[in-house]
Amino acid sequence: MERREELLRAAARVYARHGYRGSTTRRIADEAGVNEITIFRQFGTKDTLIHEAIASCGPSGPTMELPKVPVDPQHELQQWATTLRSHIYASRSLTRRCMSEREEHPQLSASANRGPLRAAAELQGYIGRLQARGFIEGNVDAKAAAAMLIGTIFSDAMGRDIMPDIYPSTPTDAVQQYTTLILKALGVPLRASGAGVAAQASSLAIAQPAAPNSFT
Amino acid sequence: MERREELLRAAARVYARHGYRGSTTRRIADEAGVNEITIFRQFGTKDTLIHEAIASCGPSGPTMELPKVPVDPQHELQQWATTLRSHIYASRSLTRRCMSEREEHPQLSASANRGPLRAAAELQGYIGRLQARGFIEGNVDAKAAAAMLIGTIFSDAMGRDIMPDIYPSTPTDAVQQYTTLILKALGVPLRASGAGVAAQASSLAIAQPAAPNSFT
DNA sequence: TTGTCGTAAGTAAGCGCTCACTTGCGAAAC
DNA sequence: GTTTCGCAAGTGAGCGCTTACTTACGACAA
Repeated sequence: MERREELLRAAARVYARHGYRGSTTRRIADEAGVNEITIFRQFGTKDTLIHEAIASCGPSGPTMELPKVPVDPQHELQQWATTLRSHIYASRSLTRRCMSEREEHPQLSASANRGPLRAAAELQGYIGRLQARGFIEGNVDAKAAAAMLIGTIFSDAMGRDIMPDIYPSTPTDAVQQYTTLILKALGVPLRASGAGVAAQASSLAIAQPAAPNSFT
Repeated sequence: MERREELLRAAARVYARHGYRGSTTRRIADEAGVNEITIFRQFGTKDTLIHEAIASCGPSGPTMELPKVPVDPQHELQQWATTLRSHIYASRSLTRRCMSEREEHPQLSASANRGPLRAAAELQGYIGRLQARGFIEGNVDAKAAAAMLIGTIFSDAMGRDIMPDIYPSTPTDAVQQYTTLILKALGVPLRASGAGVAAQASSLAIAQPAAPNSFT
């Protein structure tokens, strides 16, 4: 059973680097430190190995939740957006592969999409709650705003190592500015912007436990 | 000379669909309606054919420019963003491929990045001009705001056919909402939002010629 | 007008290599 | 003694690329 796990992880790594056609059974076996024939005894086919690998080792992401009752939108959004970005960033190679090979292997991209899909739904709901609780004056399109923040974070995580010049200097800084901008766009009142983040976080650490900052 | 052009275009199409390894010389020749050996007589190598194909048929994009002197930010930005989105969308398959195969073929992605890079620089400059001309009160980070709008448009163009549920119903509608949101975030005063776009466009059509709406 | 070139293209066969996958056999561990 | 694994060898297919030969066409001198 141990070899099976090792093969799945190795297959996911090799697939992310070399794509479906480039993921030769020999390369996967070498990556796993296993004889090539073990692949066929365990999985029968290269195809089933790779599909199982993406389904199990793909971007799972522990369900990130925004609070049911918003208290400090800026702080809550920033924590959530930070972990979302780090999740997307951690599996950026795999996601890029799945997106580019969607026409040839649709099932693979379906596994990789669940993360952003859930995130978009979650954020959309949160913005709706902001509106219901009076944080937002006037009417806004929650879907467009959610698509905007998710799209920005997605683009940052996917494109920063390819085009570093167009993004703010550090990811942490970037996420903070993105969340601030989207809240301004929504008309949510903000604290004094010069204060930085530490002060806000400390004042609300009790009311809302901070999400784990799992950069990898 | 005609076959050479045909081969370049066919190679770009095949590469976008099947990637480098999947772009066999036989497939490219079939796609171009040409004998396989013509590839080697014209280009010598599969590698040079594909590199020339991406360099020449890649997302070139006629330089989209934002006005040097901003007059109607909402209208100008929306026109610009619409053509930007349609350009990115038109070559989304190729761009996805180049991004996912950047580690194995760095030169290919370099060709595909020029578009977004230029767009980001252009937008950043425009936001700076908005600030200099007094459209924006207070200090804003032009780079973060530019990254946000570009990232949103990029994500919309790249992800809409994969995850249609998370984006506003139509691309036109989406771009309008994105630009409105970013201008709100920047604190640029807007016209009455219920009025739609046509009225604004007509009032300023003389001062600033409209960008061509080149959906393909 | 005829004959002789050069050039661009097609046809067919094949080379050496890698691919996914198979078979048969022996060693070790439970 | 059954299961799990490694090892060696091999199969048919497809890969990039080459070779040898043929076909069509336009230019140009005799």
